[in-house]
This record gives sequence, C-alpha cells and structure tokens, in this order.
Amino acid sequence: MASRSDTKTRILDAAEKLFAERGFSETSLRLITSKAEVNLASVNYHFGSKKELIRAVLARYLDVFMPAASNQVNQLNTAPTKATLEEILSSLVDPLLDLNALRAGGTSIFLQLLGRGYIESQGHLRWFITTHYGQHLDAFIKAVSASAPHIPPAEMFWRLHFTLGTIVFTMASADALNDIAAAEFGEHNDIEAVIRKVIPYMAAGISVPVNS
Amino acid sequence: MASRSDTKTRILDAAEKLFAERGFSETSLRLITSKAEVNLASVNYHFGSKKELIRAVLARYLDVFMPAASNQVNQLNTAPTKATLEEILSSLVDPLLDLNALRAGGTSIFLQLLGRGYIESQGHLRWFITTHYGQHLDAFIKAVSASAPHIPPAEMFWRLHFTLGTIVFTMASADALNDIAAAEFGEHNDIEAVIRKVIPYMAAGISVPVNS
DNA sequence: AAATAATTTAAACACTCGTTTAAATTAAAC
DNA sequence: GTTTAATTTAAACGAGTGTTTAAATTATTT
Repeated sequence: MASRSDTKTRILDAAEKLFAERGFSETSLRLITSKAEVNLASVNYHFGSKKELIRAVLARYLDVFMPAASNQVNQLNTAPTKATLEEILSSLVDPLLDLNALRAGGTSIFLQLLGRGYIESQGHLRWFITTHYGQHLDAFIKAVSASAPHIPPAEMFWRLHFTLGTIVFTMASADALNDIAAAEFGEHNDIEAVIRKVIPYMAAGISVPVNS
Repeated sequence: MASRSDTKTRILDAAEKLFAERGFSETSLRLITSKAEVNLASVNYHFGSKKELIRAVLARYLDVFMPAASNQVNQLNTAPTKATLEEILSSLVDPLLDLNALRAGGTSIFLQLLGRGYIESQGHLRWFITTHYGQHLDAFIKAVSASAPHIPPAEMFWRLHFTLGTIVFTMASADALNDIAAAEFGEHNDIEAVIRKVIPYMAAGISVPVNS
C-alpha cells in the first residue's frame, strides 16, 4: 500500500497549495492532478469527490492545530494567575508556526484555507469545524470571554468573528502586503512578524469597552 | 433609448443581488439574465463581458459612495476641533446607509460586493479601486493617520489592512452571522447595527499603542 | 413612409468542469 | 505461481460555462 498513500499525499499536497492560492471553486481537479503528477480519476478513487477532498485538506491541518491550540489554552487555565487576552492570543502563535514544520509554508497555507473556506462554502465549513472541533473552540472562547468579562456574550460573538475576518483576510493577502510594505517602507516581514503585529490589534478590538 | 437603459438596469439590478449572495464566479450569466428576464446575449451586447459587468456593478456604487465619503472626511478636516478616530470612521456610516436610498438593501449589497471582490479577484479589485478612487482613499488615510499620530506610517499601513479585512470579511458573511446571532442570542441586527458594532473594534485596533 | 441604426432573440460554438466506466497494470494473499 | 484484490490509466459522458453569430424585431432618423 505504499503507492496508495503516496498518491493520496501527492494529491493533498498539490491541492492545498492551489486551494490556498486560488480558492476552491477556481481550482480544477485537472490542475491539481497535473501538478501532483497523478491521474485525474485518482481523486475520485481515493477521496470520492472534490468536496470530500476539500474536507480532507482542511482536516489534515485542523487535526494537528486544534488539539495543540486547546492544549495551550488549557495550560494557561491551570496557571496561577489569570491569563490576559494578549497572552491567550499569543499562545496560539506556536501551534500556528509549528505547522511550518509539518509542510513548507504550512502556517500561511492553513490560514488562507481557513479564510477561503469560510467565505466560499456557504456555511458548510463553519458547520464542519463546529461539529468536528467544537470542544476545542469552546475552550478557546471560554478563555477569551473570561479574560474580558465586561463584554456580553452576544457582543463577544461578533467581536470574535471580526477577529476571524482580520486574521483570515490578512493572511490570505499577506504575501502581497509584504511586497508592498517592503517597497514602501523597507520592511521585510515574515509570517511570524505579521502574526505578532496583528495580535495587539485584535486584542484591543476584542476588549474595548462597549458603548465608548 | 428607453429599452436600452431599461435592459442595462435590469441586468445590473439582478447581477448585484446575485453577486452579493453567491459571489462572482458562482453566479452564471444565465442565472442573471433569467432573473432579470432579458436575453442571455444582452449582457455581452451591453457590457462586453462578464468581467466588465462586474466592474459596472461595483462602479455604480463606488461612484456614489466614494465622493460622499471623502466629502464627510473633508468636512471633519475643516472643523475647529481635531476629529477622533471613531468620529472619522463614524462619518462613513451616513454615506453607507444612503446607499439604501439608491436601491433596497444597497448598503448591505455594496459591502458584500466589496468583500467578495477583494477576496475573489486576486488583487484586480484593489488595483481598480486605487487607480479610480485613489484621491478619495488618500484623504481618508491622511485623516486616520492624523487622528493617531503615535502610530508610525508602516505600522498604520498594516493596521489599515487589518481593518479592511475586518470589515470585508464581516460584511461578506453578515447575513449568515446575523442568522446565527438571532438563533443563539435572540439578537436581530440590521446592517446598520453591525456597522456600529464594528467601528469601536476597528478604532481600538488601529490606535492601540505599539509594543504594549 | 422609407431607410438606417439599435436592440433583441434563438441557436450554436468552443471550452471546461466533475464524475464514471472498463480495461490495464500493480500489489497482496493464498 | 496462481488467484484475488487494489490501484492506475485513458477515454468518454453529460452538464454547465462565457461568448459569438446572424437573423428578426424595434426604435430612430431622414
């Protein structure tokens, strides 16, 4: 079965890169299989359909990231002092950067896939994530809410989605923005530098008092 | 020429609604023309191509919104007291809501189109907006920068793009989020309520001190 | 009213898409 | 080594896409 998993992996590797770059519906199976140097029909043979391939691509990252992320959050919860919001957000940086060890550019690819998925799939991805990784999400949401107890739950719902938009849009266009920043300001940032820039922005927005 | 502009308008009206709901590439010309009750070929006759139709749909809003928005910013600039960041952002609310007078649901449609456009078209929309409406954008960026002089230009560049992501992602999925908020918290927000929720978030993020 | 221009229409074109089929090939089991 | 199962392959299918064409219709101009 060496060839089987080899073909599956080649498909997943090619697909995630193309999905992140061009979006799901803009990426044809023919483009994926030609980049992966496998036969067109092997996608349907190994994954059943394009939709299931998309889910497999996302799951490969979520299965690694989600447990690592909620581990970090749980560690903060058991610490003697209550974690600040910025500490909670910063605790996700390592799990995110560890995805680069999984595959080259993994951090950026994962965040771009997340963004594309949330926008393209009319709610399907939201359902997929909440049903498969809901426990991990709940731990994170609870920790964030506890760090900003002055924010009502409904308001926090909106602010966490504002935050999702911030991170996801930023990462989807991080490469282009880095080019502009380099040309305009002489800055040369990598993905980690951008993540560390965005955390104070998000933390301030999430915790700003209501009606001020 | 009554029929000519009538057909053009019918196409634009049907297209913008479908584009906002399903995205550009997910909306076929056949769906647009059947909703508009015009012939399929009339899109190419009146607009040349689907890509030019998309631009026409966006331009119909941008031509109204952009001058109105920079008018508001200029009025703040001539006021006796320096405008706060939240005042600057809030000054865009009226121009946004005035789009509802243009067409039913205009505000929501415009913001969703903006979000879809920025995400779907790999940089094409960014180029289209900066080249056609760059002067209006510059006035806005200058006003925001002046309201937060403690933020270096390079940092402000990043934060304004964080903000673009926040607003664009939120609006692209505003309907879905509103449905969830209604089901989960009994909240029934319209587009104005969401806009007024996101402004404090963005203002706090843009102006938070660096390295804090 | 006749001639010209603008618009609408139905049909077809050329292409891409995801998926399926059945035969060929390779691997595993007995 | 033969049989059985798993995988790969080339080809085709049916449906959907944006666009083009040329004739029919409508509006405008002379």
